[in-house]
Amino acid sequence: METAPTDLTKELRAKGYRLTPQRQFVLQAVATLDHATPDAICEEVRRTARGVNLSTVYRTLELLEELGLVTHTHLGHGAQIYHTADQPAHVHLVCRGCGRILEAADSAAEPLVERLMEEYGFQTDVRHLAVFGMCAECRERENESGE
Amino acid sequence: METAPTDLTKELRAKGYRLTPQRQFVLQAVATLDHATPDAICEEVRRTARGVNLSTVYRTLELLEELGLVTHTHLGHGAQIYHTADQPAHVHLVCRGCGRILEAADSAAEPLVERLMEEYGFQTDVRHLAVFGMCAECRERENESGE
DNA sequence: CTGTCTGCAAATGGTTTGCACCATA
DNA sequence: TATGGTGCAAACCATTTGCAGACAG
Repeated sequence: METAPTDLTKELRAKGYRLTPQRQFVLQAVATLDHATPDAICEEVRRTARGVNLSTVYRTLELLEELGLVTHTHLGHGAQIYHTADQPAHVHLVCRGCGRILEAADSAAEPLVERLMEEYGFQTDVRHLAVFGMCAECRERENESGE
Repeated sequence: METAPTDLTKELRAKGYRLTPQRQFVLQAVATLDHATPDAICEEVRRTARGVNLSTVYRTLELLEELGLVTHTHLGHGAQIYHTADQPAHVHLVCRGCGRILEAADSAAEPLVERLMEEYGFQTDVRHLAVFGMCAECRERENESGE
């Protein structure tokens, strides 16, 4: 609802871009899926509407990011995922055991963010933060079976 | 000096692997360069010795990581960098302005690590942590010129 | 000698680009 | 109708893999 079509239209017009069905569908797919890779977004759009090209998805995501309507995060190897910009910021936890992606409140990163700013003058982009490690379930499983 | 050849030899023998010049060179290049991509490591080895194949570098890095002699970090898009495992753990700060990689003491991440463990049971791998944002210099430059 | 490693070249997977056609404004 | 946008196919880049020959043990 925050990203109503009107929003998209306005943002686009403001910069001289055009409103196209593909752009609406991609934005909608990002919102629906959350944490989606460009590929997944492409498939989602194809289920809903009847077709978009992967390269259009890439180009559109780049555009939407420029407009500030979506953000992306890099998750190791070849995975970048997209979210709509209107959800609360959060940190991504990537489990190297099961590969799942968990979300943590961005408040967990606050002390880190502050420290980096104070000590290094570095301004952290929390939305882009991916933390690698092992989730609770996987650690449990490992303790049982393995050593 | 911590990763003396003897070390490598022992680790390898212990698991039935062989000691080859390539493996020695790659490990040495990782130590020399620090923060190096597989490609850079390959070039470094080529300067020193007279040739290794990129695929051998990849295979060797994987092996060295299995042996616990090196670790790697993913740095957005297509960049993974390697360090020797014997240096103090640190957090990588990637500046989206100048692209440089800064290092922060891993203590900066301690509160985050603790929070994630307490609240989510998630065990963080600090060595693998990359934080994206804007470094002090780039922020300054941006303030001067742009708005 | 035997089985592991390496080099090479081809395959792969994700992402980008050039170009002709299409559709929004 | 004039551009900007899209689809398609080819180009790219980093990484992986299959295979035959090379070398450590």
